[in-house]
Amino acid sequence: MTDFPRPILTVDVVVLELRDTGLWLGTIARDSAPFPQMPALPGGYVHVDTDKDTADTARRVIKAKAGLTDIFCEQLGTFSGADRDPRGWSATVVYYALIRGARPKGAGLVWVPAGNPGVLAFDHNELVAAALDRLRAKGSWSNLPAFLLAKTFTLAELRQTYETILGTSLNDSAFRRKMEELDLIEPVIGKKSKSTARPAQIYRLKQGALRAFDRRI
Amino acid sequence: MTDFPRPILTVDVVVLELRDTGLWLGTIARDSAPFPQMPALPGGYVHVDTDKDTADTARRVIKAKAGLTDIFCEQLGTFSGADRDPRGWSATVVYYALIRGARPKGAGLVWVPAGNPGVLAFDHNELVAAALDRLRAKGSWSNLPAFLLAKTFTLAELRQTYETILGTSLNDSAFRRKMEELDLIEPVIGKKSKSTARPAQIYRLKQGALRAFDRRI
DNA sequence: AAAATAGTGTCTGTGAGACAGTATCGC
DNA sequence: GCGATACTGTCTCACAGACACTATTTT
Repeated sequence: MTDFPRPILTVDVVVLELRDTGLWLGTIARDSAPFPQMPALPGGYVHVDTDKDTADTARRVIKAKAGLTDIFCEQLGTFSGADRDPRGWSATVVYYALIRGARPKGAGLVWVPAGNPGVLAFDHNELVAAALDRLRAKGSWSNLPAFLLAKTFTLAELRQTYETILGTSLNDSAFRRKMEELDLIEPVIGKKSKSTARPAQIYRLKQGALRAFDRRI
Repeated sequence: MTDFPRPILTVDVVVLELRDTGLWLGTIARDSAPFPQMPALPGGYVHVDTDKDTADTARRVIKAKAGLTDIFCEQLGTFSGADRDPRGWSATVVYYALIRGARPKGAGLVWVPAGNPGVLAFDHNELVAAALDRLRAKGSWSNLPAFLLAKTFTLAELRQTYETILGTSLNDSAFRRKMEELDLIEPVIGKKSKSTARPAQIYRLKQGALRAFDRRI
């Protein structure tokens, strides 16, 4: 059973938040070796006595290090190898989390631009790049971008979020037609945005869960 | 560093092969506890002294248990928890592998229908279901189905493979147009299939790698 | 009224599906 | 020639992009 030395198993979380200035990444300065003082992804060891699974570990880490609960959090993949951690052969199960709306004040994270986060500890730059790739891919065939917005939003906000993630501009009327057809969102009756011009209808996701769009080859 | 007890870390591989009768799954009978004699996915512990990473572990396992090398193998995800292995809190990094063409004779795998594999050890039924989901999803926006065929194939074979994976029928002329447009395959000049009717042009993938198709929202 | 943003109507080009028609093989 | 499968041409319909137009607010 335990004939083999067990590798280190950790969980790391790529925490992403959308602002007017693009996607931002939540980092935390390491307080001990290896890579002391360097910014790193929030993460930690699995606590086998309290964590139900690695998703549970990810949620615990996000709550402990950023004070955040009830956010979108999905497994990205596992990165492993002899060299990625100087302490020895290690594997880290990576999750990515999306922050809805404004980030909480006083949270213990240092925010850096996700596309240009500077040098991070371990192989964490690679993990962030993989998370952004996943986000872009999934943005084009799911309602994932909606999880970067508050629970309610206008169609313009939703379209701008898709545009930020996909890196392209989308035709407004085609986007409205598509959203209508996909049956993903519903208007919050009577609710309108306040703005300097005509107020916009406010919408919310019909289902809280991530939903993929059908694709044909 | 090692303040926390390390969970068990294993690698399991969902080996899939396409035949006329659909997708088949390669299993292996367990020779020891837990779940002795039960069919299970080929898998094993990470060997930290020889495995470069978990993908390396997966390749080693496939070679050792099925005698197969140089096949498509991609990470599916990591499944973890206190209850999935009676020996204790464990995590398994799951890969799925696609066998090209006819399976090797004498390989040490027992083949069962992938969609109805019977009861497998551990949570392996769940892992297989997740792999089939991934296959279906990825089949609709990548050249993944081609990796279930031999290196060379006819357009009809390729279309039938897509149809098997997607569970739908595809329009023949639209499929040809699409393949032409996607620039994924190239004819092997002068090579024709032999059949009872008009021979078909033989094709191969232009690039050996998995390629995703562009998709707009 | 002007400016600004929200939302609608409609034209058009592209591409997928359908399917008839043509090509090339074995018998 | 006939049957069978491979491949091509073309019609049509659906849908995405473009964009003009209308609607509703603030100043």
